[in-house]
Amino acid sequence: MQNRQAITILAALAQESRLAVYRLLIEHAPEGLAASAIAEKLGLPNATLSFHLKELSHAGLVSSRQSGRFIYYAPVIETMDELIGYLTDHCCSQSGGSCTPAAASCAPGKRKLAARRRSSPA
Amino acid sequence: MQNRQAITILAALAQESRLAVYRLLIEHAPEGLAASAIAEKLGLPNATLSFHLKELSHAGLVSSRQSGRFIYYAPVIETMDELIGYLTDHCCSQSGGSCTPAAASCAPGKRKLAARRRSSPA
DNA sequence: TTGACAATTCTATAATCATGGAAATATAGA
DNA sequence: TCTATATTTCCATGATTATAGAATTGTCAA
Repeated sequence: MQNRQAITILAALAQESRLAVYRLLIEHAPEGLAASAIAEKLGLPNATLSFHLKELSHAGLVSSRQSGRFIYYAPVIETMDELIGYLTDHCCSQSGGSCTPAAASCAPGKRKLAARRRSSPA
Repeated sequence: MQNRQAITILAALAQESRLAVYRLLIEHAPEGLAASAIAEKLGLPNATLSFHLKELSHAGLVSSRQSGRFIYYAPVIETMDELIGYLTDHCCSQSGGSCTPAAASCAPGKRKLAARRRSSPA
């Protein structure tokens, strides 16, 4: 994953309403929720929600599909997984490679390998 | 980890200069780097760097210690680890619990356990 | 068609964030 | 002390982001 993409994803999540939307969608994965249902559950005006959904879509964190008059939004797990991979690859000392015990449970070695496999070579 | 704290950390990382600072410090963990060295390596004006370092400090992503006339900044790995824990706890469907194979290498079960142990009960 | 509903886009406004020069503060050495 | 250097704070400016009402677009059912 590129730096710029990571920043886009981080920025998309770094906002109260958007994080709430994303977490709500995770609770309703994989079908997702209609925009109106999200707006009601979170008490957000339609225009405001639409703005945030666009941000999340742009970051690749959610996908949408039309069903009748409704548009369903669902989380894109792969994007979150890639973000976690990016962060994991940078959460440990590059030289020493010593992680905290908690971080160690994240299998940094395998993670790095998986991340490399996923990212296209520059 | 609380929502608000996660947002603070995500926002701290969701900025080009700050992410560059953090990644640079990770490369120089655990000793860290003096502010002047960071400024030089990244080509940032002192005032700008100071602003971003304050943001990173406030988010708990970096710590500082004085040594002579220099102030050394170092990454706080635990904070990144907690962020990854928070994200991991929300990257999988709560109901189905099915992750992508790539995410599975992140040992979600152990992660969730570790995160619960770390976070104080509401 | 028409009407009802879902969702987005338009638009203006307010709020927050980033930038960097200049001044202030802190530390160390002579 | 005085001077040089390291870093931060102050401040003004510009840029980006968030908010939400109103208008618009899109979908369906009768």
